[in-house]
Amino acid sequence: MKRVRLVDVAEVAGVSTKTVSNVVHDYPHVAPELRLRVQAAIDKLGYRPNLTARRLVTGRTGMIALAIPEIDHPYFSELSRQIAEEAARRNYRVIIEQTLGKLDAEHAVLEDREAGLVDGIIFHPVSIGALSIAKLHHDTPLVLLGEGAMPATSDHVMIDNVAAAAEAVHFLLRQGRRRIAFLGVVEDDVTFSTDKRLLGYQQGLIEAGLDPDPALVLSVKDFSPEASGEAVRAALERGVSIDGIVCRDDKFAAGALRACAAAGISVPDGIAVLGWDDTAIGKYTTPSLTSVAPDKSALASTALELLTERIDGFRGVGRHRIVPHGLTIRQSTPSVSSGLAVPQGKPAVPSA
Amino acid sequence: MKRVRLVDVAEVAGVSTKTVSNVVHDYPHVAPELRLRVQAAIDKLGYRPNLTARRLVTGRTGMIALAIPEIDHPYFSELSRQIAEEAARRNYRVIIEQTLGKLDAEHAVLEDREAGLVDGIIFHPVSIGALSIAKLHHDTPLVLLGEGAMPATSDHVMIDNVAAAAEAVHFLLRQGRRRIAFLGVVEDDVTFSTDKRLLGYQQGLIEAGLDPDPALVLSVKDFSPEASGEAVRAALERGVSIDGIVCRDDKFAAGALRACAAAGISVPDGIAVLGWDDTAIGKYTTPSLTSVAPDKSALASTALELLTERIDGFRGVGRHRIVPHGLTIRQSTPSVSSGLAVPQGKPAVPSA
DNA sequence: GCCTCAAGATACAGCGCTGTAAACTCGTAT
DNA sequence: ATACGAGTTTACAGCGCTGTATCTTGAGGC
Repeated sequence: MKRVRLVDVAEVAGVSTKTVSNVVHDYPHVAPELRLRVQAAIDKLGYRPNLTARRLVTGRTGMIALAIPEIDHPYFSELSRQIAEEAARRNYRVIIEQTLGKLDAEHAVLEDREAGLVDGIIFHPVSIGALSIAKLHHDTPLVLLGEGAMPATSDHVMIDNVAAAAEAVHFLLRQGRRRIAFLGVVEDDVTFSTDKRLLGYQQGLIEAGLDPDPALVLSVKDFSPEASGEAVRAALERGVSIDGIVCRDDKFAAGALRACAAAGISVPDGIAVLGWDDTAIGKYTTPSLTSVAPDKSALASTALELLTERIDGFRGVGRHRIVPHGLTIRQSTPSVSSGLAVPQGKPAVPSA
Repeated sequence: MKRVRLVDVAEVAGVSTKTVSNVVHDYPHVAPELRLRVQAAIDKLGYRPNLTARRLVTGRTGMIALAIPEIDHPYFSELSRQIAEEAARRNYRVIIEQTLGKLDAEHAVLEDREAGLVDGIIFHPVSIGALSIAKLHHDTPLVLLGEGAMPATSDHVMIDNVAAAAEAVHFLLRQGRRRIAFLGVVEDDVTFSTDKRLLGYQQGLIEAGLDPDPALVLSVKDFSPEASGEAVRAALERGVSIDGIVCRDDKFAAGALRACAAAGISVPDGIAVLGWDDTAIGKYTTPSLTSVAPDKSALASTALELLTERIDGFRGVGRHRIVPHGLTIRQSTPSVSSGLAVPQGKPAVPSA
């Protein structure tokens, strides 16, 4: 069965193809009677426009690429959902490109690999540097996500990692914690997320008049929860005194919870643990996880706003947007009736 | 900056557009010297073929749609990853369509909404019935996933849910458990997954000469872990004796773990808990979760195999494929040195 | 030296649609 | 009665590419 085309409809309705096209697009200046006749023909034949053909002539594909390291990492799958929904709201389809953080895959994202396929790209880079991005990026509208490389030429959306980390520290300090560790610095880590969060952690301590203790910055072998748990175990074994841990992500926090349990230390009574990204992981750990919560919905809508502006012809220099973050409070930090959970007037994201 | 087209390259190289096209496609009968000249022009101009135009003429889009209920549900994000990778291997791109299990969204998936956009659809239906699928499905190649509606006319890939549930029961029985509950039947559930798993659960008990006790089939209000936990709590409060729980999914199992902990019951010593889908959730719960493990990789490759066969012209009736499953054994069931974990000679999927 | 034939290169149509500009149809103003 | 213009409808080109048919060329056979 061959696909029904515009001409087929036109023939049945006895009009020109353009009139059918006009009806399809709800062009206002079509006589009501004709519109009805054409619509009847469309329904009768079950006509559906061929989007590829439309795209060729309009130059718009109605699709955007979302390039992320891993589809099935909770943070990215949750973010993908927000982006997919926001995109759907704006009549865009999303095609997902998984880079696995590999350099060549990240290069491919920019090298017009999707030539003529997508109207724009939302890209969370990991390995690639700012210079390479600037150099490889052609003219497909691009919005960058995350704390990675950010050339001044491209649009960028992120949360204020430094402030968020400092707030997390303040949150624990307000509950009387004084020996707050940072988990963790990853060996051979090429990302900037950890740097920023570590910086904010130190800044938070200094703001409170405390002296950051290098022994409290825990180093982790790789990005697995096993490695982070091991780092906590080792620190405790070394006799490092700890009563709170700010983690660079929820996976690390999950590892920390395991290590504490194994060491017979109660969370949050003995050690308070604070995760990062507010992923679903935090709902399933025991105890459940308090976590820095990037406003993923704002992230998604801001990214799409910037991207669609570019698609619609905006040609200015790179814009950098900070979206809000909060703190989702669960059981891994002590509950307090006194102090507010979220400093600086930002609303806490409700726990799920 | 205008995009470089085939004609631009042809002009620079001093050849016809078709010759450039032939070079791009590695058509063998091109003189080496010419090939070099054309390639030089391509490189010099930075030419990238316009895929939309190519698609219009070839009729192939090189894209498939993956329609799933929720991108950020661990099972689906993990499955998506497998499918995306398998698709990439076969030079297809994946565009993800989120239905949220809603009927109208599921209808839209089939109604050639992607008309001319994708070469085929991989669809995990939830709400839509077999009849509607058969009726709405046009001629875009389609492969169905999951235990939902399955019209005989469409290809279908799934695991043997009944057998897997029976095996899960046998696994617990072999460890001496006798009061094994099923968690849970969801009120107003329109999916078939639960039915099959419940059936297998009962079958497993009967095969072992046990009489299924209706009191052990726990009913749950909705699909949240909170609701499943509540169901377990209520059962324990009613005084139902339980020493093992087979859950319809990992989320329910997570809820069950919480309820046991709250009731002061040790897992796995007091109650063994067995999840379903082997999602990442099971890595983060305490204790970690033993779970029925569909071979997601096989699921993905089988689905793509069937789909590409259809795309390549296969026109036969619907094929139904069963892919293997295993059991990922973690801490929520007792470790046994004696009995094999996985009955019927199927290999256990290694724990992550 | 001429014919044949295969390899190499090209011209051209057309995939299905939309934008542009031109054409046509009236009711109203002149 | 004629011109005008707002409102409708249409003809046609062309988006960038590839498939088909066709043409050109040069090597090899007689």
